[in-house]
Amino acid sequence: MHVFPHNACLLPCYFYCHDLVVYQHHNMMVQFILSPPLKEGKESRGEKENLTGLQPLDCDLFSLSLSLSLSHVLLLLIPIPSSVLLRSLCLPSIPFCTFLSSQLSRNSSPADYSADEQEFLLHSSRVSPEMGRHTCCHKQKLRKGLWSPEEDEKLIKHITTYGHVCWSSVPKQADLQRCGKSCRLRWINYLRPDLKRGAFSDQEEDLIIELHAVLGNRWSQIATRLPGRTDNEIKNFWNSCIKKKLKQRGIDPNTHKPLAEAEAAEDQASKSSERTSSSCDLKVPIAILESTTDAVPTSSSMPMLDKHAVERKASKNSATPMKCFFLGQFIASQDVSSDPATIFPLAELSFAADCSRSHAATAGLSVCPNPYGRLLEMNQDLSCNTLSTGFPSTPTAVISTSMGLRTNINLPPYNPAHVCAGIDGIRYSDAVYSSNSSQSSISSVGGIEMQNSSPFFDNGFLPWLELTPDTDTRVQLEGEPEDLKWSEFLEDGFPS
DNA sequence: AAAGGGCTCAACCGCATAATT
DNA sequence: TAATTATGCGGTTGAGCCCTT
Repeated sequence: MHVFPHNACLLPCYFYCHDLVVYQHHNMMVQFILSPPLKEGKESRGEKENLTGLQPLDCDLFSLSLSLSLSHVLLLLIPIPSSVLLRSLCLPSIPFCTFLSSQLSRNSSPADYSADEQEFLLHSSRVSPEMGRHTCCHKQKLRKGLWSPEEDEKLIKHITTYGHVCWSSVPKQADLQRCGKSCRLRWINYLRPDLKRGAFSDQEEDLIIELHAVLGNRWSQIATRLPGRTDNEIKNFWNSCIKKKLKQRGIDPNTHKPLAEAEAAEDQASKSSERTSSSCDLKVPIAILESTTDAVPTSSSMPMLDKHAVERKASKNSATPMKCFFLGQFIASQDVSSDPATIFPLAELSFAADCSRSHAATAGLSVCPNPYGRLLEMNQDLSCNTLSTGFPSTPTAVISTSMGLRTNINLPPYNPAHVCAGIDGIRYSDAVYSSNSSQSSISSVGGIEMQNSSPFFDNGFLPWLELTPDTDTRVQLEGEPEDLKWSEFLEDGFPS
């Protein structure tokens, strides 16, 4: 095992970065965590001078050992295989990344370091005099436009070697005349190794349409459900292809309603806004507006319209589909007599869980009328392997068992407030209920597929799944949804 | 073959939000 | 608490390609 140079020491280093220093040396990642921040001064400098002769402990792969616990400095040594890079270790956002290059060069032979490492150390050690301030985004003569193969190569080499702890420092370290933002974009949209190349499949297309109906133009959210695809790619695909196709099918791509109805609704909206603006002193009673919007005919053949009817009821000026959706959900939750499954074509969301578990296998699937019917078949075609990687934005553990169960578990576990709340919560909870089907079936919910051929869930492995979501939802929804940020809905669901 | 228009897609821009001081 | 900076996201742009005339 390669170890950190034995005689490396920490003095006399000036830690402009107050809390964390990271360095990767061959197969060793070393974190220096300063706690509390060292302050410059005679005393602290003197203390630092005592921090010599640090030596790494031998420890197992991925185990994390505390080799020293001095008054101010903790040294963590994490041996990692050479193939594992910093970026793979899910490091938290680090405000600053540097290492004690001067000390390394003083205490170990420069020959110990490759040219790349020396370069990295050189750049890393250039500490801005302002704490935590980065200089890379200052207006410089930065290149714009298409990336050259040389630039790509530099960026790939840098990222695969050192990871991207801080994008703003990447250009400098990689010797690129680009801003960090540009580097990030280039990596995410083009250079990332896990990107899927080539045309979108029909399945992907349908999934995008379905997700767009729920999420609207939240491309990054949609992209998380399509492994290997970027938000930019999906956005371009939507604007260039799908929009056109939907229009050809007579569906308004913005509202996902039939074009005729979308136009009618638009006319109605413009008329009512005219009325409102022309008589701004006259406050139109909400009830009247509601009855007006409710008068718009809905089609039983297009249950999506029912959803929008609810949306209109909830919000006359629907800002976003997502907002409408939740408001609609809120309204529906207040009305115990309504059957939510008939309100939302995406019945799999939340209220499918309201169905008895004996029906859960079909709730959200065959029971759910879907204007994009092909999706149902599609979901059955998608592999679990693919989907299990589709939620990088949330802490997700993938459990794979020999029993054929493979599912996503949203972490942290058991928070009743998260059940049936927000898109993710809804999806997961429903997926689970579907999985409780008495049949050994494939359930597909909002792009999630679970192959359940085991009694895994029945054994209480995921206890939070036993909640009765309809009740919980109702309780939680009695708050003020409008006071919440929609991103919070998406991420955390309804607060308790 | 050349011109023009449409399409695709990589990249940029501006804004919102989070993090930090 | 305000100011500053980084990051992420969605809208937009524009270069290059392709197809049609």
